[in-house]
Amino acid sequence: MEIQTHIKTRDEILKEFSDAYDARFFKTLGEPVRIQILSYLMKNGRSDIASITENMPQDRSVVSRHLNQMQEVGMLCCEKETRHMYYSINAQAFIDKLEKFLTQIKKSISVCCPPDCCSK
Amino acid sequence: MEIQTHIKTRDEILKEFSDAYDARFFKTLGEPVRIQILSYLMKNGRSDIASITENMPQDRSVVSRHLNQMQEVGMLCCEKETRHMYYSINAQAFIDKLEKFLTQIKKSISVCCPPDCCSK
DNA sequence: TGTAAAGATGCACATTTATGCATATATTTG
DNA sequence: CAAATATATGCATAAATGTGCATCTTTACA
Repeated sequence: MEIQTHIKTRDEILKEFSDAYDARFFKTLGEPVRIQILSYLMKNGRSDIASITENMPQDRSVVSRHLNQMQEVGMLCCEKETRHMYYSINAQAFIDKLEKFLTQIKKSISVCCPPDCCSK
Repeated sequence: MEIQTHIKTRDEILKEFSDAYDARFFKTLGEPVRIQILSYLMKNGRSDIASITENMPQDRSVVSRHLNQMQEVGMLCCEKETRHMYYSINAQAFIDKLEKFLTQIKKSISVCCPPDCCSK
């Protein structure tokens, strides 16, 4: 059994970085309204759209769309129960995505960056 | 000397989460063009605007603006040398910002979320 | 000293995105 | 079965953002 079969090249490491990057995920994180929704779910747990909307100035349809997007990028999960749509934080997927990106950033910076980079 | 002066309330933890969140930082991360710039700097290290622009379809002025924004949110640092503006990755600040956010997310989810949240 | 090069910035324009209203669908309840 | 409730979706609009061109400033160089 080999100890090491392959040492990664710079390009491979940079490719892994690109692969860990999900533009839509970060775009979703970049909107304060969606962070407000996230905070609400952190505080109140699994909730339906009407409850979440009560604490926000936006229209119900707007919140519905935000929640849908957050679910699509893996931040939330949802379950339909009769006529209610319940959303909750998909903690595992959410944290995994951030951690993987962070890991790749660290690898890329330490392996790929010449010493003069990141000097200051 | 006290072992523990204060146990944090839910609201305090959620506030720390909000404080660790920087919308502009994540918006900046959400644009693929800027990630391309980041990749270039990872591969080539400290570079001036002209060099970075050579590998991109965008106009020099556009790249200049992206770089400026990336510096403003703490991802890059820059140094003017004669007529060249050199940018490099601000590894420490960049990683710190991501790590602090991740830490707060984890705390908020574990302390604030009722068990039914994040169930699936 | 005049010309070229590097970058910053004002401006216009195109694309994306957030928003709200009206309406459609599905489900509950009287 | 009719009315009410919860959500989804088409559509129009407003705001934000990315882009490129023209131009200005600063610095290098012949």
